[in-house]
Amino acid sequence: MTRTTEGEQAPDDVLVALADPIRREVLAVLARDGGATSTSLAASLPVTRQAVAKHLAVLGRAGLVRAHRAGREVRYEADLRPLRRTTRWMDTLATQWERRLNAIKDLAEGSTGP
Amino acid sequence: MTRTTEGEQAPDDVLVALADPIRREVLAVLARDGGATSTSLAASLPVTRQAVAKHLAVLGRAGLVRAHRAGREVRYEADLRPLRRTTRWMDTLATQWERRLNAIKDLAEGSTGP
DNA sequence: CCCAGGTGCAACCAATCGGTTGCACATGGG
DNA sequence: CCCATGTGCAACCGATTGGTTGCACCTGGG
Repeated sequence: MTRTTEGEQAPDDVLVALADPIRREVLAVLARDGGATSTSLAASLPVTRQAVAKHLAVLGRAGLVRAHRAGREVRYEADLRPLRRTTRWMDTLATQWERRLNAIKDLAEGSTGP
Repeated sequence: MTRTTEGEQAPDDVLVALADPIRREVLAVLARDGGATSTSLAASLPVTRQAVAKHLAVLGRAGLVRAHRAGREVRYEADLRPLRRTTRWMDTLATQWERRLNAIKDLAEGSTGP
């Protein structure tokens, strides 16, 4: 069945993925080097390979990372489209909310009168 | 002095705050109504007032919400500036990373030759 | 005044998270 | 071939999170 047809898709997974500094660092490395394996990532991060693997799973669920086998390695690379989608979604929301707040403020000023 | 590295700080608290759907809903209500109390928020949310209070604390740590007493009530209102800051930060990052990835891809194409 | 409505704090609980260790399994290059 | 290297899975652990209940404490309006 089709979920989240409520008009706004939940960028929930992306926000959750970005809420962790290690995950952001992983993304940064993947973007910097154009890809990496869980082992090589663990070498440049203060955690074990298994921890990195879990973070990659979270990033994968958010669609921010894709994996493909290369020989006996598994190479991960960043996919920034969900990130762009999320920034657009947040920006739209911020604009709507700001508009709403300004409208309320204007109303308040009008009702008290000069 | 003016630091050029100011744009580099990670808006960790904002991302953590936004990673929870209830917290986003709280922000939405505050923006829609221009403010609310923890009690009134709890009335329109599927959690208790105390849970709302904790969420408001998280939002407060992120600077997304400000509180001020009004009589015996405590009214909370949204401050969207940290949100705007975060979207700009994310967008800048996305651009940098995309540029980097494109550069790498171009290099790869160049090396294989047309 | 005095009590109802609103807040604040603390204890407690289950679930999740981030991390680790340990081990089994695959695989490809010397 | 065969072993070093890389990956996958599972159990376990402490800390954090999101939520609750319970109670004490203000405060202002009838």
